[in-house]
Amino acid sequence: MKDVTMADVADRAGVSKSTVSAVINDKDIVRDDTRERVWEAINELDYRPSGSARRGFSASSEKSIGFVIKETRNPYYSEVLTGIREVAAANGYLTFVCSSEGRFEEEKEIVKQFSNKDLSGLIITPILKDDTDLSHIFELKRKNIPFVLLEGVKGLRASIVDIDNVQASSEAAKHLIELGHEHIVHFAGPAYSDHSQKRVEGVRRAFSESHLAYTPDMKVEVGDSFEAGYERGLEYFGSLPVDERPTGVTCYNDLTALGLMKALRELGIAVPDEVSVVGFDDLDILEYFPVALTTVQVPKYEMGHRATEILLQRIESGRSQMSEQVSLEAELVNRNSTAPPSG
Amino acid sequence: MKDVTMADVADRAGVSKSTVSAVINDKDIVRDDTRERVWEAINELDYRPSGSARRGFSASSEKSIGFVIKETRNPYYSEVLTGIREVAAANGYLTFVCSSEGRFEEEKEIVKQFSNKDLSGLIITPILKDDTDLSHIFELKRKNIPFVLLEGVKGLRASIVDIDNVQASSEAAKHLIELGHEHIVHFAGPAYSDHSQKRVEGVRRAFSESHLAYTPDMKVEVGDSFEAGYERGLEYFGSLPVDERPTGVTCYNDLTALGLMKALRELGIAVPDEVSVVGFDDLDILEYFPVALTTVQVPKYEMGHRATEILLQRIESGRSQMSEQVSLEAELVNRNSTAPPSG
DNA sequence: CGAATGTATCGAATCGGTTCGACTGTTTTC
DNA sequence: GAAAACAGTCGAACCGATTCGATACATTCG
Repeated sequence: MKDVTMADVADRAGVSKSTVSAVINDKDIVRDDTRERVWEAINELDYRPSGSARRGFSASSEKSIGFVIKETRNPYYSEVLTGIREVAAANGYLTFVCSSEGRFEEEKEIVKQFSNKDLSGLIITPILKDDTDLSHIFELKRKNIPFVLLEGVKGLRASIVDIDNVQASSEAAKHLIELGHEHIVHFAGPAYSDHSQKRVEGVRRAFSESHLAYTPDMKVEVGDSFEAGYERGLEYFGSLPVDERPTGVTCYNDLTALGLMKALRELGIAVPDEVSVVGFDDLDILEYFPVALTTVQVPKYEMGHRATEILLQRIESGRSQMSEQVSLEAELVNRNSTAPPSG
Repeated sequence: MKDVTMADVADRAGVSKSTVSAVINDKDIVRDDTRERVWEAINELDYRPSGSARRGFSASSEKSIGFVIKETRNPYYSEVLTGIREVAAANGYLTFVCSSEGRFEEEKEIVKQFSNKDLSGLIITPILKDDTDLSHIFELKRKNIPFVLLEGVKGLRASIVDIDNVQASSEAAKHLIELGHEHIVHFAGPAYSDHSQKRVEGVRRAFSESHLAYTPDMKVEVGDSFEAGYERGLEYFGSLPVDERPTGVTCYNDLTALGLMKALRELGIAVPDEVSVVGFDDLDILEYFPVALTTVQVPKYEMGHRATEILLQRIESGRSQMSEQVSLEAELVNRNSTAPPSG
């Protein structure tokens, strides 16, 4: 691409840049035949106005924020996004979304492009590995671009809106314990994820607080998708003698819980009669299902609201470096995928 | 916001713009104490580099496309998006998404902002009313910004990737007719939507080709959401004597079909024994459900692929004004929400 | 017919950064 | 101890558009 500029068009049409500019912006001060000539030149050269070179103007006056997510297919993000949009739109901001699909390099690239595109601020669901390189986040700090995270990052002072995952997950496990379950496992999320680690920790805490033994095989590595829940579910419950089966499972999230329930259905294991299942997130789509999933209700809309409020305040006050941590309440909703163990 | 500029920072720190620039871009040619001073000035003034003023550089070399959707919450878009992403990412492009939530004014604003942010091209699911003002689309043409539509627009020559909605919807209705159903209704989508109109037309065509009478009350105005399907379903089937109930329903999309199925469940009407239900889209989430929905399988990934291929070709060839219409195959998948009428 | 008015176009300044050659000191080298 | 190398900083040009006062020519009016 040779990057055609306005001057090239002007040359070609035998006019000045100002005239070309007038034509493109549809001002009615150009003579018809001149306009024609300019259009021809534009089309022949396939000229595209640079957009970012339009200074004093659009760039700074256009209000927009970016939302970086980890996965396109998980409705969780759509729901948080809905909350974000509500506040953003009410304040005249547009919300642009981009997903890293779990790839860290992509997250970096996204943040970089967002910050070059003159967005007013960013809300990020960060990918975290143990050795995470935070250069792109520091770049935001350097450029004073306000941002809010939806998951904590070790060693980074920043604004964070999240729930208390340990506490919430522990409640989920306690629910099963209180129902009388004695053999419980946890279908855990991706090992590197902060949320997943905390939810595992929550289960462990529930056990210890209830004076039950927690053994490593109570944690089953699964993942965060429906497919993962389904496949691991089939594998796990398919290979276990009936009397060794757990009677209760807490899952990393609703998607894995739904996958597990499908597996159980196919294996002819009844929920909740033979196995109780607890999810996490309380996705809106749960409402679509015949069997109502007991789950942890994460205040997704509210997370979106709060994150956006903080972000906008940061943007509009010009105090982009403040940092504020918000921890929202997540509580268990008891529906009918859980019951006391049979027999 | 007073819009602090680099010159302000330079002044405040008692250095030149070039030095400030060097500091911000982390060049290691600046003396430590100078760097300090500049940082102080930056923070005190809450200076944010303009981003769009960074010419020759980022703007033109960053590869990115935009995707404008109508609704955040419909998984349909996530699936098309997945297709788009696959092709885009393979070619080094990032995909930014923004939803108009069905509001036309917002669609215009989105397109405008996208075109000011120097994206290489756009894929748009346009909102269409009868009197639609296409000025934002023409603006794209004027600026030679390549775009592809995922729904036809009357009176606009442009690249379009879509399925044959009339044909596909007619197949859905014929499926019920062939099973022997004689009393069929169509749960229709939003009246102004092009897709909805075509799907109604498809049902009408199926009837006439099967020599059945089509009467206006076979079309029930419903909408495009799960909630709409649920509420209208409750209302419609709740108020009808058993012998006047239709035995088959084709729905505008899967979401309304799922809503309807929930309503039927609550009314104690069995699917497919008492009522057959056909959806449209074949969302991936259908797989999560115990009852497999018979539906029209829209090649969502492929639509994303094709649209993106066309877009990228347009972008990279510099022939931004070509137009190409692609109509993909959508076929019925027969699962178990449909059966011959009982009795 | 000369002055006033109007129309179409141009040229130059501008926007907020980046880049790069030039200009000081300071340190190294022989 | 003078020449060469090196650091650190500056100033000016530049990127690709927009804006606006200046200009040139045509038309209208008194």
